[in-house]
Amino acid sequence: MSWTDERVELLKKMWSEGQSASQIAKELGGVTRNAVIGKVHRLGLSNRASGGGAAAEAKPAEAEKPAPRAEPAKPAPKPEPAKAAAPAAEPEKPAPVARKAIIPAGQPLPPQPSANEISPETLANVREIEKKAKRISLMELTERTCKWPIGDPATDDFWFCGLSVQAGKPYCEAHVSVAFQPMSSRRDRRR
DNA sequence: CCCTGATTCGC
DNA sequence: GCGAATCAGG
Repeated sequence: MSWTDERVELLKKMWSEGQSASQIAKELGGVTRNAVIGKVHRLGLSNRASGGGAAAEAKPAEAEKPAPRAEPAKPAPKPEPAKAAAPAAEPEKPAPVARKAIIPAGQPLPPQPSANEISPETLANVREIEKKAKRISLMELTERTCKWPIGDPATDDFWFCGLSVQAGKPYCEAHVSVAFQPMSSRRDRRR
């Protein structure tokens, strides 16, 4: 394959859209991401982001993503996989407003997002993910297993997600989404 | 391990 | 000009 006008144009377009070199290469076909990067440099349109390092991460826009999100009929069931048993040991909880996880003692409380400003969709999504979690133990954690804790650390009803993480993050995709909320939907704060 | 872009250098 | 190999980083 050679760099025809059309191919170069597509390259420019996708690159300016923030597509990664590998994505572009895949789209073009017949070239590797190295070829794409090489071409990008030769064309002199390298730096997509100004500021910090030149090799800075660049994930600005996810242009071509159908985003398979369409479940109108899914009010998010609550089977609650964790929490094996919490019978009559609890006095009462007359405030069903917010479901707050009460953890006995322990210092390192899990990142429990406290269902704060997480969108219902994301929350439901996490529920799904946690159903598929591998339930790995502490010892089974590796550099690329999701380290999101699930359950109560004070009981044996505790495990780690264990799904595959992505690119250096400590959690799987779903848990990253709840762990690193880009601080939004917080505008309802009229104080 | 997965991924990202950057650079080099023989072709 | 090209791009595989390599480098540097998340």
